[in-house]
Amino acid sequence: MTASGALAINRTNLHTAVTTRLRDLIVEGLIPPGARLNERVLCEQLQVSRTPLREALKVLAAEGLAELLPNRGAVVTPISIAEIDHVFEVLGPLEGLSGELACTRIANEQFAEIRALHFEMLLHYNRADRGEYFRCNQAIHHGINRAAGNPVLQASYGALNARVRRARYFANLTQERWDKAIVEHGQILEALERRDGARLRRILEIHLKNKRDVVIMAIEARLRANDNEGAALAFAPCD
Amino acid sequence: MTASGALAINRTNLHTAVTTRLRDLIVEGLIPPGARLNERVLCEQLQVSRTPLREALKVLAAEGLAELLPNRGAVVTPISIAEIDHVFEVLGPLEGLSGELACTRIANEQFAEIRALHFEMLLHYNRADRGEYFRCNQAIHHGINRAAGNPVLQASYGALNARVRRARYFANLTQERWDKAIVEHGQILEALERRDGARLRRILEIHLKNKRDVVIMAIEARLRANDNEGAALAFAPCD
DNA sequence: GATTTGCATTTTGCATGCAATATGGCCGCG
DNA sequence: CGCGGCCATATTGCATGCAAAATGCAAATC
Repeated sequence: MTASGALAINRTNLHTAVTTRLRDLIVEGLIPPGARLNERVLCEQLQVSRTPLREALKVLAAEGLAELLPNRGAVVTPISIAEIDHVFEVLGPLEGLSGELACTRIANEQFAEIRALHFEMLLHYNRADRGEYFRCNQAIHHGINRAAGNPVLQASYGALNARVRRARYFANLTQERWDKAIVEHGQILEALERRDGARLRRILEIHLKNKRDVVIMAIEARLRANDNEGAALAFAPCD
Repeated sequence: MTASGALAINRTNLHTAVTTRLRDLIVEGLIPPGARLNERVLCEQLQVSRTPLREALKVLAAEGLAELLPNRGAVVTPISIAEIDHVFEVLGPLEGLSGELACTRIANEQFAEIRALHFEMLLHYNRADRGEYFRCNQAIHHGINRAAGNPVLQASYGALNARVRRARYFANLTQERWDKAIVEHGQILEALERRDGARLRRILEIHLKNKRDVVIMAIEARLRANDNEGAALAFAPCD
């Protein structure tokens, strides 16, 4: 047995670290959609040489977070309504599958963790702490996904989710929508507790559909603002 | 309009070409599951330097076709029942979604293409030409997928499909299963012609489930054979 | 005899240099 | 004044060199 025990130190490769770091920067919106990814500049900022950086860029391109323009460098994939819509369309069945499988495979211990996250989320909701709310929210969905016990599903879902998470950083949740999301999350927890896979699937798909509508509307609003002010930035009007 | 018309010459990057070539070699089984991907050897065979090769390996790893062992090189992802099962589990809803969307979005012209492929496939079936049959089969599924008009779906489906296609090269289709597959394909064409999305979804999901069973059984048989002969090769018994 | 330690070889990881390509501004020309 | 070609610069694409890590083998130790 190779015993990948708890005490093993994990020195990670530089290219892996760079990929992770860049992915975070893009997903969190710190490098905005459409921004150029100049190799020299990034090398200086991340204090690495071009080789691991270039390897990271190739991976991010494969994940759909960056686009490689031959001989002209890379850019963060611009956000467009069409692209986000397409991602949500695929995300739907994956989220549904995730819920259905979780109901058949989740361990009591895992459920307890998700329940704890749920009530922590309620706390942040009552305090109107959006940042912490989002964190718990993501953690819950991630937990359900993990409980589905399918690493391929987890990876696929995670990659697609990263692509839309970028867009959420300017989707300003209305109070009305927030209230509704909380109700939906109550139903999610209830269905999961009963291990009612069919029901959890339905709720999750509706929940995602609502999230989609909010995000799409936010992007539309942003696009209109860009049009009016001419302060075009990082947004692809179509395609 | 940037007119990515038919006349544009596409000089592709070396790393892109290498990625494509290696991916094909792995998917077609010419580099078998579990095989080591030695950089120096591959460089000589493909006549490229290590830089583009390494970039390709990173991408293939992100796609799940290769595994990177830190400081110990890369191997073609071994085939295991668990992994294939997981991939099929995710592929199901994607295939279903693909059919449903295709029914709402397919153009008559695209349908005609798929119908032509269908009858060409019947021809190869009658001649018992497995190779050509598989080619048409893949082309039909790819066509439906394309007709769904969602590039994100197409990419996700394509990546997962590549992972299981490797396993099909030793799944020896029985005549019985082949006959049944042909019947199912008739139903697929019929549902698509009627633009009956719900029905096409159901048929495609059943079709995929049957395919899964064949592939899993083939892998099990292969694993048993390996166990008996001790001629262990490229297969992970579990995990 | 089994296990471990040390060394030589192989292989990966990363940095850098050079050639090829794109970009932007300038000048000449119409 | 507008337009197209040309050169300087910046940037990417690829090849290669060097250091670090892993592997295999042999010798030494218990």
